[in-house]
Amino acid sequence: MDQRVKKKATIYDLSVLSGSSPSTVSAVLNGTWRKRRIKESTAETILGLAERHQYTTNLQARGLRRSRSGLVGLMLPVHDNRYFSSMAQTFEGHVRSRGQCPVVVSASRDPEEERRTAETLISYSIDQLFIVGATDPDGVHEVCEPAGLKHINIDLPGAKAHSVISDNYEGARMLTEAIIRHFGNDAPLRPDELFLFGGRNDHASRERIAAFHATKKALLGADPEDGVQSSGYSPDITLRAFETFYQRHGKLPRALFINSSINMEGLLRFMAGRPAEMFSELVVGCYDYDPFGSFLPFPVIMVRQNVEAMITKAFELIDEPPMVPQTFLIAPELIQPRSALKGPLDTLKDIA
Amino acid sequence: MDQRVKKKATIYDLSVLSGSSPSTVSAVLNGTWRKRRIKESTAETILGLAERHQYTTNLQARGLRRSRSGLVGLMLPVHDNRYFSSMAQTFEGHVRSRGQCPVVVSASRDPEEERRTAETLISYSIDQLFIVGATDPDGVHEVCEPAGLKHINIDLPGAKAHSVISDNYEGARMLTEAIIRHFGNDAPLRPDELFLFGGRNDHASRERIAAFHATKKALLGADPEDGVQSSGYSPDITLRAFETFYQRHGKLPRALFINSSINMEGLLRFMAGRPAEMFSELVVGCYDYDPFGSFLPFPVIMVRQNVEAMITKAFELIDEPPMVPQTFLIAPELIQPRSALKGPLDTLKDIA
DNA sequence: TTGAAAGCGCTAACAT
DNA sequence: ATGTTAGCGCTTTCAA
Repeated sequence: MDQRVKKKATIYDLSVLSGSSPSTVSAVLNGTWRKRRIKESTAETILGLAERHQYTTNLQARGLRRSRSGLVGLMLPVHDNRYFSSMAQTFEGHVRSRGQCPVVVSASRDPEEERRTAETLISYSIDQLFIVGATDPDGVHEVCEPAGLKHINIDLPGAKAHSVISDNYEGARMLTEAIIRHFGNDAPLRPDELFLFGGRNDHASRERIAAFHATKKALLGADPEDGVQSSGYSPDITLRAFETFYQRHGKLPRALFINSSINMEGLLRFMAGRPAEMFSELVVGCYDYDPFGSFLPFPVIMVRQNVEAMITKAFELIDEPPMVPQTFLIAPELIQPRSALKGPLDTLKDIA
Repeated sequence: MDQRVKKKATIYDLSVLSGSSPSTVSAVLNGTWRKRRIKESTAETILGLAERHQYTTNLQARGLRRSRSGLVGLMLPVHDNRYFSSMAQTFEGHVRSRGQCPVVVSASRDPEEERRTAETLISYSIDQLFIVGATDPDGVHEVCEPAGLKHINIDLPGAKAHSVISDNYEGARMLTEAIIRHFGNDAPLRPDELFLFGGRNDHASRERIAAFHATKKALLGADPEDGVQSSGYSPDITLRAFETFYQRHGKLPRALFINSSINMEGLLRFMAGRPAEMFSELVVGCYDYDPFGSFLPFPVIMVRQNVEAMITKAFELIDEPPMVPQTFLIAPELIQPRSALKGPLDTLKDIA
């Protein structure tokens, strides 16, 4: 491509061209010139020159001087997931509307990586950090805190910073109940026919599992000990859990509580290559919402977490944090089978 | 939280503590000290002090001085989409392994926003920019070029910078053929029973539509003019297109070519609340891959674009760009119904 | 083997 | 109503 890269104009260039000082140019350019009582005509001249020379602020220089960057960070476990990517989408909208620049990165659910990532972002002097689904939120806190970086946990709570999470217990209770009720009275579900797959030793999973147990006991009067198959947040481990189950029992349960769309993909992998009829009696509850998942050939009841509300609350909290770390619960929503809901994309204009 | 934010240590602090000059400290800290012939012992002292005082480089200062930041940008149309978010996932891996910091932002398929976003990133002195699915790639080029920012188009090509895109014509040809062949010889598809929904006036859509027409003509011997319903990249516009079609014809086509998973969501919205039987005869080809979409109650043939190959090629090209702007085609893959493929997440370790 | 010093582009306190 | 100046923290010649 082209060789001659015209060096970018600086306030000094404009200062020379306009005959005013760098500080005047600076004030004009960043809008503080009214209160510096700079003549309208001076301002206009400078603005005109800036325009003509395509001046743009060097944000690294400004950031160095101000010791903040205008960047706002969002740290996700992974990008490739509808729940988290809709967080990113929603987050971006909020940050943009505040005139700042969103920066989205992922940290692979790895505590080390989470801390390293936070450190890197701090080195760029980001202004705020939103920590989503961190494996070790308090570890991240330990690096944010001494740097004076405002931060907040979302989706998985920490003990040392404010947290906004969805009401996992209530969501799982609704979901478990919905699964059980789905069977009605002709062929009511037996306690040993409902299993939970997925989950891990994190706050969300523990809450969901607790609600699952409690609701089973309340509605079915019993709850066999082996009703839960942890398989992390990995499709393949979940696949193996299903295979193991199938080998042992010769069939799948009639009803499944699946801990997330990622585990749900494990079920899909199990389905692949097996006859569709094998799943015709199945009823699934999935703690996550995916429009495609909602239309599978068997009933899939889903829980949708309220991403918009979580992000909104998180911004409120990060702006005026209460004195003592608190965790806020956001109510999720139960979604009946065959529902196609709107998402963050629907607010974007689109020209066909 | 805590009030006393210990100011971060700088090379000057270490310089005082170690009794050597800032430049020595700098050299030690960024690893160039061997070739500056600095005594091993000096280096060790400094490294030790850095450790003890939790020194971390101020990347804005370094960036200002070097006039580049170590940030590598990825500009997506939207986050909330499996295709694009898997790009982000793959991209991050590549950038991280090069010791740089990935920054993912979206620009809503809005040419203005695309340019503004590029400008902002340039103001932060990012080192490279990967432009995915831009509505106006050449507009973005016009802002990158004078700033001397290396950039490359992915998914949608531009005329002025190198581009890596998937082979949309061949993908759409395979997909159209697969849809038609799906019907076999007992109830062969008539040309007026196969419609394309979605798409827009961009390079990818044009190629796919061209292949769709050509393949219909080749295999079915005819191709009615009205076989294509453009509906952009919007679920709701696609929904309306289906409703209009349904009102006019009293039924859906037997076979659909759907231009992307976003348009596919329009079909889901149409399905919601309508009886499942209405879709029992349907055969769908979707130009995008989604594991859940693959298991819908009717056959869904999908095309998966090779994200890993595209990103890899893009990095190759941005590192050693050929003299003249070129477009590289990456072959996509035809996915049979009921397939659950692995994705970028599968390479992450996960502890259950 | 190391230090001094200039300067990246900007902001803000202090002059005038 | 505007100019001067001193940095922000780092890299990098050039000297020693």
